[in-house]
Amino acid sequence: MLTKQSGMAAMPAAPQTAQPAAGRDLLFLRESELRLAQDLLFFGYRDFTAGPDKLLAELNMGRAHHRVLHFVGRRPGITVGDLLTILGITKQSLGRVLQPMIEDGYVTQAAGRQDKRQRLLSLTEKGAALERQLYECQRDWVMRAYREAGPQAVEGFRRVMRGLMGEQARGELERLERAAQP
Amino acid sequence: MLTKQSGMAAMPAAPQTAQPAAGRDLLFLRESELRLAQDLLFFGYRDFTAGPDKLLAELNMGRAHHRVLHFVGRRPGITVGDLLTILGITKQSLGRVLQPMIEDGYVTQAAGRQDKRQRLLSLTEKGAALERQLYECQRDWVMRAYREAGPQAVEGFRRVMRGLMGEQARGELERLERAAQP
DNA sequence: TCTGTTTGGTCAGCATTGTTGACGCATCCT
DNA sequence: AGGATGCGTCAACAATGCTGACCAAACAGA
Repeated sequence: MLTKQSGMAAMPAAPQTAQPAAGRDLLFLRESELRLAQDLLFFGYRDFTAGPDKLLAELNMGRAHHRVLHFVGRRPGITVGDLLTILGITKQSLGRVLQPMIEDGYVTQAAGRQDKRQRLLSLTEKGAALERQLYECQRDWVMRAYREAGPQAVEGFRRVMRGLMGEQARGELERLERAAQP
Repeated sequence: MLTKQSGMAAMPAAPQTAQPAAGRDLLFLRESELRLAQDLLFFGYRDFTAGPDKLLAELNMGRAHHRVLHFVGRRPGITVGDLLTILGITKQSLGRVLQPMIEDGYVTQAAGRQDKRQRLLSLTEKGAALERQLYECQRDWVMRAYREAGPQAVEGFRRVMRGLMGEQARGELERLERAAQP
């Protein structure tokens, strides 16, 4: 049933080996490996964010709030512009989640010292406490995966994830890591 | 700043060394490693989906449509119920993207043979062609990351991603892999 | 066969989070 | 002094989740 291979007609760059069977097997393995990557990223990312999502829902917040808490916590004193660049969203989208977080006392603003137009963002104690709670939730989840997989696998995971990032994101990540280890 | 170690109390299996400084350093590494995991997953997943998102936008479709194309392609003849379980959304949410896709000729329905209530979903040629285009986009991206990282890292990546999945998702993944290799 | 359950579709309304476009204000820089 | 920059905000819209309610067709067991 449903064995029509119509999609295969568009198969790209199939190596024209003398042994068609071997070529097909190779391609099949390749394809199934990459299909697996799609599945893993979908399920893995979904379940990675599930814990925080549940906690946040009780506070009438969403994943966007978590991202703000995370990246402001990661780079205290970050400017609004830099946060926008990291998140890759518009200032209107950010404003909608950031303003309530400031009003509710999770985030504070401070005018920049050299450039007074800038609003330097930091977490309040309340914000830091919530962020830590969310962090611990994901930490436990990731630790479980890390322990199950072993240190070598963790290193491989990091290498691949770095590769999945675009050029711009690699720059952001570098800056984050520098900021986190002063 | 933010050096309060409240969360550290719950840190699992922290080696109790006689030198607290060494312990703290170890813990600090642990935390920065896990912070890194959060960053990697955010940036990596975002950029992993960026290519398809751009293609889909031109067809007035979104990521939800891609998921349907992907999982129906992965398990041709899947029931609506099974698709709902895999996606983890409500039938109303699915219906909103699925019905237009049927009307536009990307997906076909067929009544189940044993159980005529079931609507077995498959991709049309048009749907398979689009799915393949999206697949190739992500394939190229993932291949780049895989090549840069090396085969050993890829194995580690897979192990960790599997660990990041919940029990239910692992079951779904198994079923998908079985269906893909008959 | 009658009845209750299951599978799937649909309507209505709502929340979150993203988008454009258009302004306005304070501040910086030339 | 005047243009560029950083930030905030109003309005409208789109995609994708959610709940609740209700209906029809088909199955399954008494």
